[in-house]
Amino acid sequence: MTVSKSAEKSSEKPGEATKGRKDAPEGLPEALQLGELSEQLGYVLKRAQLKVFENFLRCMASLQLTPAQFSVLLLVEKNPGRNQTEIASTLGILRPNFVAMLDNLESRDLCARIRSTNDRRSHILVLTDKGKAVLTRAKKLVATKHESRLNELLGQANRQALLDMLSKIANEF
Amino acid sequence: MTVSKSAEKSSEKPGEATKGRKDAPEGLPEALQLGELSEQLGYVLKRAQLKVFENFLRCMASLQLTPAQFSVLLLVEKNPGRNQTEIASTLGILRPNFVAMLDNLESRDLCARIRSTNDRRSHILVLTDKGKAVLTRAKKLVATKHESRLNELLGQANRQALLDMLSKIANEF
DNA sequence: GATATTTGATATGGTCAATAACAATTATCA
DNA sequence: TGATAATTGTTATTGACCATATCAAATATC
Repeated sequence: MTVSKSAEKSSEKPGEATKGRKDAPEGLPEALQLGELSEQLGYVLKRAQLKVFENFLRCMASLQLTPAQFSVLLLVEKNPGRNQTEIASTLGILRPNFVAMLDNLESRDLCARIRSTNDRRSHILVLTDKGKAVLTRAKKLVATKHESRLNELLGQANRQALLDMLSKIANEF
Repeated sequence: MTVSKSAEKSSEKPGEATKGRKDAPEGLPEALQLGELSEQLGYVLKRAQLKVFENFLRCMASLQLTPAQFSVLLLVEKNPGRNQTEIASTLGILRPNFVAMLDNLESRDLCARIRSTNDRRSHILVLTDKGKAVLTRAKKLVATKHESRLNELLGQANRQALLDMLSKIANEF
């Protein structure tokens, strides 16, 4: 479906290349017709997702947390004592790609790897005190500046209906 | 929020590293708690989007069309006579990245670049006969195998409500 | 007519997803 | 018990996208 994250700085000047096409009143910047595209689930889903992530990043700018990093912190907090493989696979992250991500979070002292005494192959993941504090602030920012916009936009009831439908798609499609 | 397209081949064996934690009945593969994650808009949105794209690719396997390619064909069909910049920017694709994409579609004889006589800088985009035929088949596949699953899953009314909410997010968030 | 802008294109760098392979450790089981 | 298989974290590497700078040709502007 295509939809990139570009900042859309383009100065919106269509129409020249087809001057006079279909006897247009001349000078009117004819907008493209999306047509069936606006009814395509994937297209609309992708555009919405990009907008949401974009907004998330803005809201979290002060904490420098990406959606992925936020999800890791949330999951580690909710499931203390789990190892890298468990956390990663739950989030759909492949183990190799999770390494650099953890390196980042650990270097910022947000979480820590602890060698398990039960299985010395694995690293138990825990949040540091700073990690807990940052996550607390992050949750507030998300609730206040991010998720709140959904309620403004859709209303509480519709917001929940949307999340339920998306979950259903994510789990059963 | 993280969520990759991995095939999820992992054999689901958590629990060992925290044997005996919280007096578990021993041997039960304790699943991780998603917690607040399942209420995060971005997380659910991303997971749903990945599932939908995945399904789209399966449905279009016989035509070898990606979501992005399908959206280009749809838009070119609906807006014949537009140039690369117009089509690309409408889809949120940056012009440099659109070149290779068009090279691909053109090499498969699905669309063609035509030098505009009005403005010899620009390339007018049109679907070839083969492109039109392929798009027609693609639409049928999408309607039959892809979008239809949404109705099965949500019902017609909810499906439309979902699309409306996603469009609203995409446009107003 | 000189200068600026636009269009398609190339080159390039960054991020993210995916696979293969490896050492250390643990599990399996003959 | 001991040989073999499997698992964990890791590295290396590849490919798909996204983004920026830059360029030549063509056009617009003044």
